[in-house]
Amino acid sequence: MDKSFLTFREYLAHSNDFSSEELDLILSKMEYKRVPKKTHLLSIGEICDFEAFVLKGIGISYFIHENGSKVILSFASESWWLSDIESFHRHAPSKMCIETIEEMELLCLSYKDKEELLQSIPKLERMYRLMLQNHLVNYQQRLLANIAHSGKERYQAFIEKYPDVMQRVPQHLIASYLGITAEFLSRIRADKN
Amino acid sequence: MDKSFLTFREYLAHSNDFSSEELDLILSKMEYKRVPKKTHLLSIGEICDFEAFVLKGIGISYFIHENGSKVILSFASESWWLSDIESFHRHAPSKMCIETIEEMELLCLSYKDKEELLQSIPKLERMYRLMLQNHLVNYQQRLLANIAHSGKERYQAFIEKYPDVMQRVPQHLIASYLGITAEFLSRIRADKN
DNA sequence: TCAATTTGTTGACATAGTTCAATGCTTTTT
DNA sequence: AAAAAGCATTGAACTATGTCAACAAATTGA
Repeated sequence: MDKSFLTFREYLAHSNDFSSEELDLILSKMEYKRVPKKTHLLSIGEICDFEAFVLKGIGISYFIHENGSKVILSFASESWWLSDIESFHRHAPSKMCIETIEEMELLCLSYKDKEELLQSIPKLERMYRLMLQNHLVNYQQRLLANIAHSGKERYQAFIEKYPDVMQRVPQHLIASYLGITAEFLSRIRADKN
Repeated sequence: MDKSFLTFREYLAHSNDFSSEELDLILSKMEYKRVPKKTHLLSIGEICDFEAFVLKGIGISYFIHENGSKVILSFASESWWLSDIESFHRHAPSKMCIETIEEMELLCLSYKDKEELLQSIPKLERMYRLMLQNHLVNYQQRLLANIAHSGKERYQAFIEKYPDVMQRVPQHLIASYLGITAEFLSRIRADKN
């Protein structure tokens, strides 16, 4: 657990210059949680009151399609964040679900604590802004790929970019993330070359 | 032009509580520009040095597909922002193009001026963070729609959400934004019900 | 350890959306 | 006012991807 916290310290230190006291303050607000696999962290209609930094394990956020199938919005493994940004910030009922795939270890920040942190460490606001920017660029690129590239191309790019995720989650969830059916992904993989 | 600046003041005042002096300072850094229609504001490979608030007119940002066609990333009309976030913030060569469709009036902020503003008005950092959050949620929803809804459904949602854009830009650009071909959009529209 | 559930594969067929080419209609340019 | 350029529509053939159903393999759980 000490080692895990270190991970998060490194993450914070990476592109920011927080003082040692600031880092302590931030860490003091993050609640450590161990969650078994296949556990719902957020259901549709609930208000999301956490931004969770992933120390260990892997989880997903997804929407439910009219026909009942899942549409994966994102995977989150080590050093990623897991939350419903919309619900968290607007205190609005969530339109998505979040659940664990493997057992996870998380550092969770509540809305109230986050606001307090932002008050006391203005620099943190900047860090979040930069984080959001990167996040946004990712969505732009993913949208672009969905419009301009074939299922096969998206799949190939995915295994390039997230080889570990590929190993750790069932294929049909990856198909959903890519915007294709599980059957079609299976055929893509069966394809020679 | 006075009236236009008023628009931007209202925009800033809308969800933030800047003092009159702060508003003046912000406005003093925004450079007013009038740009004719069909003008390139940013080409691939250039570094984007503006975040432009749209006072008047409409513009687009787009990628060029391998096959040479445009893939529209976004439309920006009155009260929207026009920029390449990635290039602007990372000082990296842009992968997209930005151009005007109608004549536009813009308030442009350079990277240097933006940084200075953020230094002197820390509250502004928060405003940008909130803006990015909304922006991000939009991309999430658009991605979701592209994965889970048909071309026809996406088109119908589009005219609901942006009726004015529909009037002001050529159909084939809207098709591109929606991720379908111009021909197919034409057929969707021809379809009774 | 056996049954139950979840996951992945494959076949046959269906369809949403694309491509290409032709045509007429606007808008812009000269 | 004519010519040129850009835009929208339509038909016919084509293709990437989806659907449904059956089955096999792997994982989980009691």
